[in-house]
Amino acid sequence: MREAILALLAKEPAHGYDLHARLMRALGPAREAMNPGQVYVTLARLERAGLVQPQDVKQSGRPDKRVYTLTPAGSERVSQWLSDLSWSKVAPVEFHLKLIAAAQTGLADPVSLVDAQRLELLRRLRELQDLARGEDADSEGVLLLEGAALRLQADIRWLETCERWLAERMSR
Amino acid sequence: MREAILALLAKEPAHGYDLHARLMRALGPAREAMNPGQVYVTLARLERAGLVQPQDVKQSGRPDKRVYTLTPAGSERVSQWLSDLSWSKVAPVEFHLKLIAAAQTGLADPVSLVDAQRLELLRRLRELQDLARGEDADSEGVLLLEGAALRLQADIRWLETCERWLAERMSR
DNA sequence: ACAGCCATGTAACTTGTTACATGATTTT
DNA sequence: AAAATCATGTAACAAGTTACATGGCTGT
Repeated sequence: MREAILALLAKEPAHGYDLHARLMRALGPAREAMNPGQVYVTLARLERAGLVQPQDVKQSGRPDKRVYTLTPAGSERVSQWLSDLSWSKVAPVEFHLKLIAAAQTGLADPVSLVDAQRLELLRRLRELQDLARGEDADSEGVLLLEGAALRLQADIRWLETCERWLAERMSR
Repeated sequence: MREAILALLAKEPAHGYDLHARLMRALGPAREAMNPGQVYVTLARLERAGLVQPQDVKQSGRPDKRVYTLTPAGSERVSQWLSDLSWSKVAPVEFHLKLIAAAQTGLADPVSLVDAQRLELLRRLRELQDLARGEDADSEGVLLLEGAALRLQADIRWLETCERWLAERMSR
């Protein structure tokens, strides 16, 4: 969120309402319910950190708005962010823990667990593909959707690995 | 973290130090630096939430320990967690935002961005494969490593999609 | 008159994260 | 005598999340 807002402000100064709308667009159909309040929370925190500066702008015919601009420190932060090669953790840790817990406690059947999860991921994949069909073929949204779809496919293949792993483990 | 600890306690009661050690093992080589302090923070919060119950155990020859057991509410929570099919967000949102920011602001060259990132992900993939070679072939760790590797490969393929997308966009 | 968009926020809570503090016992 | 292992925590801050509150203007 922090970075997303700084990135949008790097293009041009903007106020909260506008940022919220643009974020929804930038995240395309992948946007999970975004609470508008959070934009303002984040802006206030960025201001406290000295990365953005607000300026009240009077408007006639509509409510006044508060336009935020990047400070030099803010621009610096954006540049750093762009050159940062870190990549969010990619291991499917949570399901892995579930699988182990199920196998060790008997609270659930691990095979059914994998099975149910695979059906769910296949459902999501279809959902993504439907969304993609509804998008402008060359909007930014499609690119992100493609990234999500590739990951989902990888996860589905991994679930098949999990199944093989369980089968082998049971046969011993 | 919350769920991970509950899951471990579902197998058997344990104290913080032990949970920390087991977590490191369960996460295998994918464990990022885990601060032991966090286990205790989380346990205290779980206790406040009524999901676990501590009991002090005296030991001779070593420090006393505080053994935590799941309460009925805690067991219930674990069962819910196991049957929950949610899957953490899979879209590579952050890089997508970077790409857009770079393309729109000129603060960085988007093509170099993609290129540098791909090299980095390839490096990580090799790293994972090295780790896998060092693991017991049928330990749980290998399974998780495989999941991480599959996702990384998906991301690398996505970066190639990004490159094609940029190329097309520039030719217009 | 009322729905819907424009516009902004706050209070309260949950999590994650880190740095630091403490001390006993066992092995070298 | 020192280092490693066993064992537990706190204080403080950063960040995400949500529910709620406010109000003006525009079009029907």
